[in-house]
Amino acid sequence: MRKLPAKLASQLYGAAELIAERGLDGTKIEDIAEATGIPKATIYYHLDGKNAVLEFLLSDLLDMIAGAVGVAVLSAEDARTRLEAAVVAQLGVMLEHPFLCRALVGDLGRATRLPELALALRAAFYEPIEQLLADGVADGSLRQVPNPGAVALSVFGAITVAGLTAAVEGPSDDPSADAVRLSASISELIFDGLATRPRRADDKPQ
Amino acid sequence: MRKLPAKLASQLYGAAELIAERGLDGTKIEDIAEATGIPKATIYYHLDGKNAVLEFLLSDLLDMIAGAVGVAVLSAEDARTRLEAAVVAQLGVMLEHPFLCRALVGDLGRATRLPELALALRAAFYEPIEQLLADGVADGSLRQVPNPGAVALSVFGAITVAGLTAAVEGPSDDPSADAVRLSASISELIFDGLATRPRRADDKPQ
DNA sequence: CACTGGTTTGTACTTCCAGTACAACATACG
DNA sequence: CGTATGTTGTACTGGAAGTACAAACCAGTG
Repeated sequence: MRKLPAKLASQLYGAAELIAERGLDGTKIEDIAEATGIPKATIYYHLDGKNAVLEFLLSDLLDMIAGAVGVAVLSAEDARTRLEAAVVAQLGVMLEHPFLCRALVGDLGRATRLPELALALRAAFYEPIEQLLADGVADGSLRQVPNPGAVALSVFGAITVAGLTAAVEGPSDDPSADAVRLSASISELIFDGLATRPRRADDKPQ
Repeated sequence: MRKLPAKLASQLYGAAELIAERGLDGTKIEDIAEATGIPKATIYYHLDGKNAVLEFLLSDLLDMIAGAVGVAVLSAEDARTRLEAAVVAQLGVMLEHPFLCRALVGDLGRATRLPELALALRAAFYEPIEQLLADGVADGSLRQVPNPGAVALSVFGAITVAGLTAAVEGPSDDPSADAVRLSASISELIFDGLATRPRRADDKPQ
């Protein structure tokens, strides 16, 4: 698959809302052509069909997330702090691109069946978390758990579902503020849990 | 939509694996007809098309989950204990029906776009958790959090993603044992969090 | 038994849409 | 200029969803 010119790429984003709204099935290639201004024949010249349109849009989203999280993870802090930063980063990107998130949720099945996307999904969402959890055990900032894989998956689920839902529900005026707010709640859950217990003074995350 | 006779219903389950494998798009009505032994004309006599097949299968799964969780939630224990029971119940049903879970994940988008299913999804997965979190604050077994909605959503995500992944990855020989194991990990995360901190003796859940 | 109303099913048909073919045109670059 | 590479309109093909319908089938019920 050729990599398509920047101009077309930017036009293609015009299809995101459409696909988010109706799903890829409910969206005719002709609709996409009309919405983006790219004629059908041109779309087919560059892309191998409908799936490729989705694949292009989503891999872009996933790259953005993987990138932002990658940066957040690089700092010299302990793993716990970096995990918090990663959560904010991930949610930030998601809330900034609600349509792409909706499209992702809506066509998750297709996405996971497109091999490249499935990998990108893992790389963007799951792997950084898994890594940070392991780092945290190593540097003492996170607790050792009996079944790290399952826990990493749950943490991944907690973050991602909250983020996707927030993105799906309503595009907001100030995505990054929302991301910070939301990630505070999630971090609190992930780090401190919900059980009632006396908390020490230095325990407070923010 | 008429409610279809028991015999046909049971035959329809023969389509679950097919749909799980290829997604609804990748499955022709004729394939479903062949796999279930129900001729196409008969399918159309009872159901309003492809979507209705998925809708039937999934609403059945969701009813099972909602039922099992509903029972778990009814006990006289405190909310925290009931939440733990609900997690086991939910995971138990999910791991017992891996094909339906795969179908659910694969066609999540379609599912959320089918109004009845979207409701059933909420009722099965999210609402019980939301309720238990509120109960827990009331009876003192769970901590009060600033943003209960977001936390409920994250908890829901943690449980559901872990469960779906486990169900999708591999049908197991002993689903209920797996469910117990998995739910122990998840409960530990949800209740105690991952932060390192000295834990008091009476803190230990099991 | 015969009549009646709902099921069941085969077959043929219509419709819609993804994807293809191709020719005409544009643009760029040597 | 000429060759290569992109752009686009138009017409076509193929496949699958869903429909139409008639023939058969199976209760019950009088």
